[in-house]
Amino acid sequence: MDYLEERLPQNSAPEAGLSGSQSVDRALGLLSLIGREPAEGLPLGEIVSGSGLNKPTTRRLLLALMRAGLVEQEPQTRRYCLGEEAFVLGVLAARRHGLLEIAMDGLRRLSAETQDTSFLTVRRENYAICLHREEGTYPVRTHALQAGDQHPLGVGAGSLAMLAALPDDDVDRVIAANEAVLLARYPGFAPDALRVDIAETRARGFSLNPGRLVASSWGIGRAFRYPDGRVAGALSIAAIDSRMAPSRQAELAVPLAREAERMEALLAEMFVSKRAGRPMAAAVPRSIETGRAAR
Amino acid sequence: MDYLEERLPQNSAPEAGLSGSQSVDRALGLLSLIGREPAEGLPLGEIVSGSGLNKPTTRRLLLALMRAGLVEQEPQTRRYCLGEEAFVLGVLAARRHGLLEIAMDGLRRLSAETQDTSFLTVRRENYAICLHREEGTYPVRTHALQAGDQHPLGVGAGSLAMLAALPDDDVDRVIAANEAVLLARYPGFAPDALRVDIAETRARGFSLNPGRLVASSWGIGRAFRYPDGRVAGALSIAAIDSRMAPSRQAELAVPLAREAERMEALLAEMFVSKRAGRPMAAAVPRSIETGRAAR
DNA sequence: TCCAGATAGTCCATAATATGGACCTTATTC
DNA sequence: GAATAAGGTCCATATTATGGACTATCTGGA
Repeated sequence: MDYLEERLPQNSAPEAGLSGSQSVDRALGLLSLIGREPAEGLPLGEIVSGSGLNKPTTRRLLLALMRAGLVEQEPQTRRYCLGEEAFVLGVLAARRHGLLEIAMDGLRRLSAETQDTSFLTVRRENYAICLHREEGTYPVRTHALQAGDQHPLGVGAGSLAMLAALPDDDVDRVIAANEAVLLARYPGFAPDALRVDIAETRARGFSLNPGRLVASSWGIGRAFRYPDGRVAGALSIAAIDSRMAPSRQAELAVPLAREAERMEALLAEMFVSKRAGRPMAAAVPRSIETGRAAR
Repeated sequence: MDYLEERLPQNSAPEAGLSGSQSVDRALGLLSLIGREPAEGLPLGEIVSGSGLNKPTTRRLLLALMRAGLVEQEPQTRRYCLGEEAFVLGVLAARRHGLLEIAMDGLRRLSAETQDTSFLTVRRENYAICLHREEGTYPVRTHALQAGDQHPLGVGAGSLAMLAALPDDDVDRVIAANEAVLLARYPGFAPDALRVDIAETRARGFSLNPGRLVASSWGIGRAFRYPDGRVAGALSIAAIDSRMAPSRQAELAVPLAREAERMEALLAEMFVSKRAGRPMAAAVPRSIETGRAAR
């Protein structure tokens, strides 16, 4: 199937406009595609079918990405994966987009206080990406979620918290976009089930994943927002089911809420110190088969 | 001045080969250029002159980068800076290139033991980039170096340690490439002075920056290598001059060497677990002004 | 309030670039 | 060792990216 279409769907303005940089758009699409398999990398064939491009074009663009160090090709397996330069760029970008740095203290406090593992998750289109996993001290730990892992919005505690924090029409759009993937690869997360989860999350004040992704691995999550109201990310805590009885959920929700509010305060501070207007350029929709945003 | 030429010089194989992806190469060159000003971002004009491209082309490529989220334009100042997506990509790439993650424990130990601030630095072409700064507890701290800061190889303790760890012909090449910048912007780091520093570093076993970048801010550094011998990065410790008398330098050098060796052991482990051949694709030279120059 | 200068951003005919069908090469399987 | 499959490359062609010339917007000075 067509990975990229799956996750960067929208041809909202189909022919709308030629970007004027087809090849760059395509190359960056490949980069994003490769980023989806951070651990293993992807073989050429999968990149070809995943992108919808043909082999020579794909290869040529990959060579360009490799020249820039953003992609590397594992000599043995010939798989393509993110390069060192991508990592360094990320460190540089962290100066402005240092959610992780801002969140680290909070995650440490959460894990220290609760002994369980805590997570920072952000939204990326219709998916949630785990940016950091802060280990707890309790000897039995769940390893259902690692830094770099990606799941559709709604799958997992932090991910669900973010989805529930979106306005209803966004929720509908996201679920519709993910419907195929959810049904095919996430049993237990059918669209209808997600809608129930969202309602419960909103009523309860925090999200709950009762071991639906990995049995016995439960989690609770809470989203936090930028000063302008956009969802910025989510904090979550995971533990084995025996440590997640309803009473403990309520207990854990307190420090979780505290840290989420703290994040919002820190973000507000960041922006106050900088300007008055909109905090960040709004995300521009993108697709590998570009048609620049209508308008 | 022509920034990119300064730092991505080489037309080692001048006409050698048309890349077949001029625009992608150019776009990624812009990305790298913007990465050099992680804090402020760059105005269009500087990107134009810095890249050697013309305005419409630059702008078109920037739009493509913005569509992908790798670059954002600050609405107020209209400056272009690295986008959120660059940050996220970095986190994803950290799975494979997680020098930082590997180094964190060591940095914490160093700062805890010495009470001074410690750093992880990596090489990027002819420059050194500080990836992390781990604060010490001692109340007087130097803030000469922050995560994301970049200086020519040889400028600063970690940076000098890496330069001194290179084979002589690489040293020559790097110093030649940086000569103009060094003379223009780094008084006290003239090529000849650097060569003396390198000799001393090699003799001593660790590098020393006696407050040459920022007065009273001294540092010592030590490089570490990949299993195949390539320089991977450097660890360093910085403090005010009064805490860097020769006797204390020797004292600090011990844990510094220990942690550097530990890094090499960890890197060796990473590769053993993966394959037998070359550890990573060799960096491919790149330049923004592709082929066509002549004429 | 208006103008000068500077910087940001856009248009569009043209030339150069990226495209992709066909082909070659290297591993893996039976 | 022939067959299959995947990785990789060539090159004439048409599509795409280019950049000179133009317009819009902002800044500060009188």
